[in-house]
Amino acid sequence: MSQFTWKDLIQLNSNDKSYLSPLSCMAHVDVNAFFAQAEQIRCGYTRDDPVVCVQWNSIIAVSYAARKYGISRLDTIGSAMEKSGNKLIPIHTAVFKRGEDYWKYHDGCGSWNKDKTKRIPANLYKVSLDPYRRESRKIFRIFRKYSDRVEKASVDEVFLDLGKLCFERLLTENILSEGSDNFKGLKILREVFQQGEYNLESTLPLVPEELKLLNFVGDVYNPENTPLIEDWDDVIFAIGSQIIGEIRKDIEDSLGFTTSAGIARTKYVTKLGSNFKKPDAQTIILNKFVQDFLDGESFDITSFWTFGGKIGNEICTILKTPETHSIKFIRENWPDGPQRLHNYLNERISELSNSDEIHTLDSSKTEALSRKLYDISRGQFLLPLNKKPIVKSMMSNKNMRKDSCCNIIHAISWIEVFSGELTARIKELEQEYSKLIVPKTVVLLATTLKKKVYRKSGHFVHSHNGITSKDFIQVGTKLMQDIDNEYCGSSNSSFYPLLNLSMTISNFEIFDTNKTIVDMFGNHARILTKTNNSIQEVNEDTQIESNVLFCKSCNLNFETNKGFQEHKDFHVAQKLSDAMNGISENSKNLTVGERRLLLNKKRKYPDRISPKFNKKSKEKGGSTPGILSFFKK
DNA sequence: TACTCACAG
DNA sequence: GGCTGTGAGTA
Repeated sequence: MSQFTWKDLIQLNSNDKSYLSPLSCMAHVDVNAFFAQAEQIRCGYTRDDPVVCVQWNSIIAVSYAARKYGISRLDTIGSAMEKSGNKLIPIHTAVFKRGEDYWKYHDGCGSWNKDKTKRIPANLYKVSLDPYRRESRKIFRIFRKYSDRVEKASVDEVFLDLGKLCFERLLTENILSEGSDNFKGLKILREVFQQGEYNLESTLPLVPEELKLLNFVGDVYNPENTPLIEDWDDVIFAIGSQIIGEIRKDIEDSLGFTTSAGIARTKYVTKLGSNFKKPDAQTIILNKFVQDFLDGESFDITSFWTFGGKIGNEICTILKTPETHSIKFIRENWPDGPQRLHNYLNERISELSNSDEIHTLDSSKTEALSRKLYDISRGQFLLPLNKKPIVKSMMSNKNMRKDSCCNIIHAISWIEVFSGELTARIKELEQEYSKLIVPKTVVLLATTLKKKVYRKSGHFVHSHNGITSKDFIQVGTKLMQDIDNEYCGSSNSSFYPLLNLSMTISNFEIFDTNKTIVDMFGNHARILTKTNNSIQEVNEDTQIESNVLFCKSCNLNFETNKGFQEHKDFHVAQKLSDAMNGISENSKNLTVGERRLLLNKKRKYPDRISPKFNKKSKEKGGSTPGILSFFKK
């Protein structure tokens, strides 16, 4: 007798319930040393070349060829070069230059180079991960060719729910050579299914002999050498392993990446499986061997997803797990359901409540936690694929070296970089999904030694072609000016240098580009003006413009918005000018982009040139004549 | 909503 | 360890 019913089998075909079936089959696929492989492929090296991916002085990904020298991600590039006898091939990530809105590779340059002229200085550049996101999308598209039951778990990992695919293959496709006499058994199963002559609650027939000869692709975890295929779950897993084998081969043939995969009933176990043998391998963990796998390999509690940090450590403290902290301990000590475990967790937490050992766990979390631990230790914690929205937020961020951002010009130059990066990323997503993607909010966060300052924009105004880099620069600059005004205002306090500057966009509105976009926005605009929310937004915006037509530092009132705006521009120009003078002593601090930025400022206001004012500012002497002259006080 | 913490890769 | 991203929790 099979242990499975028709219902179990048919549930595999359901999009949202398949993961609950005892026959369910999931997979996790991980690209090996992703960034390093991406660089190896881009630069035309082979898998045997010891490529590492570098960011400033650190290694952020080590190819398997380079691991043979004992190099790990924690090595600095210098020590790694030594370990490898200079055989290492370090490739730096692409970078943006301050003041430029596009990234570039500077192959042949890198921090490992003793010759300083060939360095990529971290104070003037920002790492771009865009190339990896691109490759990631190419890889993801291949998965999608096979199935829409794919979850992108990170830039280099996916989960697949293979239920539907396995179901289809088992019941309709050629998984065996038709010639064989024994094909009969499978045929009967298919006929019964097609005629609907089954009872959902009744058990499936025994697995026909010929199906037991199905090949697994990859390594089946099987320490005791038991027969592999006995019941239908084994058959499903064999088919699943074939599918994953095909997809991985496709990825390798068309893009050149090697991957590792795990195939099992639950997401948690697939993740352990893909990590089990690397690189370029796949491991199948059959249901009947799950316990052997978890126990025999004595997985640490902290090696399970979400338990990798403080929570995992606190669990170990609370449960007083022995040395190895193996998950087996939980299964053996709480054999009869999560209730006792729940009680014990609560007892121990109150015992330890006054100690300094527990910070993140408390009794509000123990019920869910006990169930999770109980199930995880048995390899039966079921999780569905996680449907992720296209985007939630996007951040462009730069940690500053001491001289990376010491005035508003620098800040705006970084905002140019951020704007370019964010725009490019949005455009790629738009192309991929054939949508128009528009963020509603922009947040600028500046961090100094003493404080963190946020500024958030109101609603975005955008053309029907979507967002442009200029839009972000405009908003970002405005927010930055605002920050600068408040913290660096009239008194020249020591707000700069910034330790960090970041721009985050969020609150996306996503429009279908199938419909005529103009119509969409026509409607949208009307809706916006009607709702309460948007009226507030509009007011908020106009308040920024018109509420206070008064300049505190000059003690001047303005009658028109326009006039006030121009006056504010004057103050910014003053800042820019001052900043430039500060820099001019050491003019190499200014990048080409920054000079261009200043020139652009000029071009933007050609109608404001006032010879009189120009002269005056020159007379004041010292300061750069250019900028100030284009603004009215 | 603003902000912090925790976690992951 | 540097860089992105998400989700939970807090006030």
